[in-house]
Amino acid sequence: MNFQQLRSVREAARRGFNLTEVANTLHTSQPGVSRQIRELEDELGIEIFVRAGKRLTGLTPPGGTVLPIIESILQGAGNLQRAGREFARQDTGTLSIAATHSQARYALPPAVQEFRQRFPEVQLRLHQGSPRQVAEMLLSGEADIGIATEAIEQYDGLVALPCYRWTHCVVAPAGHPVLEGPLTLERLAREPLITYDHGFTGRRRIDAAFEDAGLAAQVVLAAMDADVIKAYVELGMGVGLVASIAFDPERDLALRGVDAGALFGINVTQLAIKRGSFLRGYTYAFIESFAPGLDAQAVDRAMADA
Amino acid sequence: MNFQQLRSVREAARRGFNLTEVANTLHTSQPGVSRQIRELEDELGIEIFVRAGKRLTGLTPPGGTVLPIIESILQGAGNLQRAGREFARQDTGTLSIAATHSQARYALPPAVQEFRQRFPEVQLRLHQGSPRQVAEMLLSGEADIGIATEAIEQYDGLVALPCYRWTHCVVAPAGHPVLEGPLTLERLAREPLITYDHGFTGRRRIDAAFEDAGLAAQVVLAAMDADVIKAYVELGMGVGLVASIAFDPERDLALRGVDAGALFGINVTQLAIKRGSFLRGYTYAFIESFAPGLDAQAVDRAMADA
DNA sequence: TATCCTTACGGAATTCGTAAGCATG
DNA sequence: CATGCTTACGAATTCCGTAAGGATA
Repeated sequence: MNFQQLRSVREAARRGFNLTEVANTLHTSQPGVSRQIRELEDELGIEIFVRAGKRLTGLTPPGGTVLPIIESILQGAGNLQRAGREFARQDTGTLSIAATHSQARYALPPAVQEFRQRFPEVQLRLHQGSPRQVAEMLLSGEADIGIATEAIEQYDGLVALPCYRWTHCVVAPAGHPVLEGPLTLERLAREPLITYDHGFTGRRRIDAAFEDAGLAAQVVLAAMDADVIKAYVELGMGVGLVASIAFDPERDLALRGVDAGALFGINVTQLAIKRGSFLRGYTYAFIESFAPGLDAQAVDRAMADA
Repeated sequence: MNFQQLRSVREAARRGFNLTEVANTLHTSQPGVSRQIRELEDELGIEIFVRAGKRLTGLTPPGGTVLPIIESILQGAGNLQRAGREFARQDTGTLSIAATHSQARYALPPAVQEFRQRFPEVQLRLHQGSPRQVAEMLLSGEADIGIATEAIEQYDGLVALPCYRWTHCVVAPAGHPVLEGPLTLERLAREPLITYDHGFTGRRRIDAAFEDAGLAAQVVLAAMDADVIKAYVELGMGVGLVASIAFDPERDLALRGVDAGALFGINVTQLAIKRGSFLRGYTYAFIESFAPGLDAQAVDRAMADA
């Protein structure tokens, strides 16, 4: 048993059982991969993959139980190397953050700036994606830290840490009638609305609020980020619902915003890491800077109790 | 990075940093081990071991953080092979049980007998030891299942499952005065007592009971197992306190027993496994047979929530 | 027929054990 | 001076990539 065999199996499962592709990602030859997998299967005495003729098409039942074990071993190997680097070169390395648009655009910049100043030798990578993509990037090891409001708590393999609370706000062009008089769900239901897509930035809460009130909101445009929403609100297409952090009176001069926390409730942005990861010292530092309530100890504790 | 390197490091830490000894247990040459360790240290860029001149004497701080990671990787490797065997040859393999004397002698026999009948192809190994030794054998992977009443819940790396409850009983030669009249702590404190050693079979509860009552018991002989205790009780050295399961009226003809659960409380025998172990099908079967209240699902659940 | 996996083969790199060297208690 | 780790070296093994073969959509 060796690590190359395990990597081959894991990558084969990830890349849809295409060994040619696996060979490319592992920077080796395709027959090599084929052999690695066969050798491991021989040693374990089981077939991991279903073969239709000469093609791999899926996991066998033994393969299904064995694959998570393989992934945990390889996670350990990754942890080992990270731990090595931690001691060898304290303040150099890479920090890979996956975040949704809202977070990347509005919440992260201060923490990122502070981090770059404090750890100039650490290469910072920021990946943007949907909440699900953020979660997948964590699980695959592509990202060290994930930040999102949605979806992230549902993954067993991740540890979610609450960072900060935020509310939505209603934005409309200056002088728009919705800005006058009390803000209610009934009032909003009469306007064409522009807000986030399903699965993004608290859209769930917005839908739930209208549904609970027995109202049908008319969402005329669903976008993945606040900048798009604000642009169409400026064009007069409707009233916008965005995260409060995304509205800046000094920048969005043509718009006016009204907090709508009372209508749509409070959202909690989560910072997530993969369970069982070894975290670099600077990773803890970033977490502390982004979510001042969290410290290394709190992170470790959250990771410890599954 | 390869498994032989990791094994060398783990074994070096276990065997008191004596590489010659490590080489023997790993069935390889001593220079080989030396090289494996150096190579891993080079690759990780850290020193794992403290070297006094040419001798290894301890773990460095990096070594301290790296060693648990290495152990988790190797546990994964063990799980992988066990999973392989599980599918390759369903009902063959080895089941290694570590138990204290009380358990091995009085509680295990029926389950062992049933197991041997049902899985004749599985080689059963029974190791006897103190509760701490039982725990250590589980942690080191020498044993798959551990059974004891004491100590086992205190290990973080183990999952303890309550199996059954039992009480102590007082044993004395037939006709002994302690057998007449009500049984109280005061009465017992007036007798020379023979019972278990510290750390064995509920001795803690016995001490606690006397202490809570403000009494000083005279333990004239502390043994590690009930057979020794009973032998000296038969010789008239004193009154015995043993686990009820260890007293059999049909076999111990010269003795009489009186339950003392009211005096010393109820003990719970724990079955323990190492956290994160892959368990063979027959291992689950043994657990179910030994503790009919437990099934595979219950075991998995207990292991899942840390 | 194009894609994709397996088998075959030969050169290169790695691995490992023996023997010798050296430091320490 | 006995124990224990390191270095040196050569043989054996293993590893891996190229090239050819065969099966499937």
